[in-house]
Amino acid sequence: MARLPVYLRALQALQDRGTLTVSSEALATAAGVNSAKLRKDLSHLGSYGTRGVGYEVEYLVYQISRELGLTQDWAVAIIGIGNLGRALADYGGFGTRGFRIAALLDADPGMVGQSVASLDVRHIDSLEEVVRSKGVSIGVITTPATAAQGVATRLVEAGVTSILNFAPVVLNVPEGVDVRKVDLSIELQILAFHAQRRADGDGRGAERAGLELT
Amino acid sequence: MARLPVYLRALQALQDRGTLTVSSEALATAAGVNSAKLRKDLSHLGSYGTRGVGYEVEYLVYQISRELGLTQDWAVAIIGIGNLGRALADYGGFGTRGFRIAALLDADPGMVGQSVASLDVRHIDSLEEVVRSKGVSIGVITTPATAAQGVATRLVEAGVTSILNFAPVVLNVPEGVDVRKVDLSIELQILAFHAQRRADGDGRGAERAGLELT
DNA sequence: CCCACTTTGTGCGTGCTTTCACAAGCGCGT
DNA sequence: ACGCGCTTGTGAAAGCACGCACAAAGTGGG
Repeated sequence: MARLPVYLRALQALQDRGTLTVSSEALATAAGVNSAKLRKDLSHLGSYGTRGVGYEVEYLVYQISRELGLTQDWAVAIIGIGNLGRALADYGGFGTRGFRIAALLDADPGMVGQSVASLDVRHIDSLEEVVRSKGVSIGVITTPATAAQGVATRLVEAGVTSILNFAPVVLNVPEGVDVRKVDLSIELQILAFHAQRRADGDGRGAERAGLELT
Repeated sequence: MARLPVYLRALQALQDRGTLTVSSEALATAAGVNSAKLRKDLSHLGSYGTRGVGYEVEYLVYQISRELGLTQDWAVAIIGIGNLGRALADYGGFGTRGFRIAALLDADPGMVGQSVASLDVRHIDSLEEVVRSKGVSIGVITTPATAAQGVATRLVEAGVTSILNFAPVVLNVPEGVDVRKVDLSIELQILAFHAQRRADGDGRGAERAGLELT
């Protein structure tokens, strides 16, 4: 489930605060979901709480980490060291959660050799070699839209089956390859859409429904 | 619907290529969805295509832009000018789509006054004044997790009802305020989860099911 | 004018997700 | 030992999204 990471983060926050057990109700509030849904999610992954008490925080953290595969560490390559790529490379939040930035790649020769977040930027031509030698299993694409599909294809051919795509294009990949997309302007557009709906509802609803009279 | 922006982008790509009409089948492929779903989405927003021909690209672009509220322009404030905030400020893709970065705010006095993407960074204390004077309607939070809730509350009190949150916390906001969350490590965790499931299925499935024999 | 072909719009079945509601289980105080 | 209050786990209902498949509607050629 896509909600497990959210639960995990909420649990880790509780753990930092020294909480030992938590009820589904409290955890659900912290994670922003319905408590029945949370219980079903947890029961579905086989974890057990204790009736009348709740869930043991530490045990649950371990179980979810295990289910998510965070007990192993994943080598991540970032392709496209522009502003966004650099921001991701510098972001410290990955290392603590089982992810290790293993390589930075870029097509610009002027970029190659520079050091970003204590890693040398290497040329995109060495993608296949880097993936092999560093054991990269997740590729993060932060290139311009035009380059993204080419990079994705090369990643897949090099054996990478998990891709996180920040470029604003729909990637075409063979079955069995998992692509997740993060698109900043799409998020803004969805916000604008809802904001407009709210504005329309607040007094101009008739206009949208075609019922304006005056 | 959350898919309209994807359709819009695909349509704009077609428009750039000079295409005049497009069938639901072709557009659906470009957008990576089922053609029936696309037709239902479009019919649901009232747009009309022509049977036997398809949809007129230009008309559809206009209709979707209108539905998404992109015919007006939205003033966006970015709060937290770290690596990510700077990357977003520098990213040019917003202006062309109805969004205008109107203000940059940060709590660090050393940051205030610096110029990023030809905008002066202002101190967070002037948030309320900036929101008012610039007519900010969307707030983007790229602060550390600890500061995010405080910023969100202040944004809401200043009248902002749309928030895009990059900080890894669940924001608590009053009803009527729309929060969207983008969390990079959650995306990676979901990828890792699926990657592990794939790996387990490929030959070690029995282990997970508790059926290991040897 | 008519017919064959193309493409939209949508009714309907299916399966998943969410939520309610409650029985079963656990701890604690007496 | 017993009962009361709290919390989990889950059956069942409701709601929703997806996709098939087909009728309706338009185009173009003969």
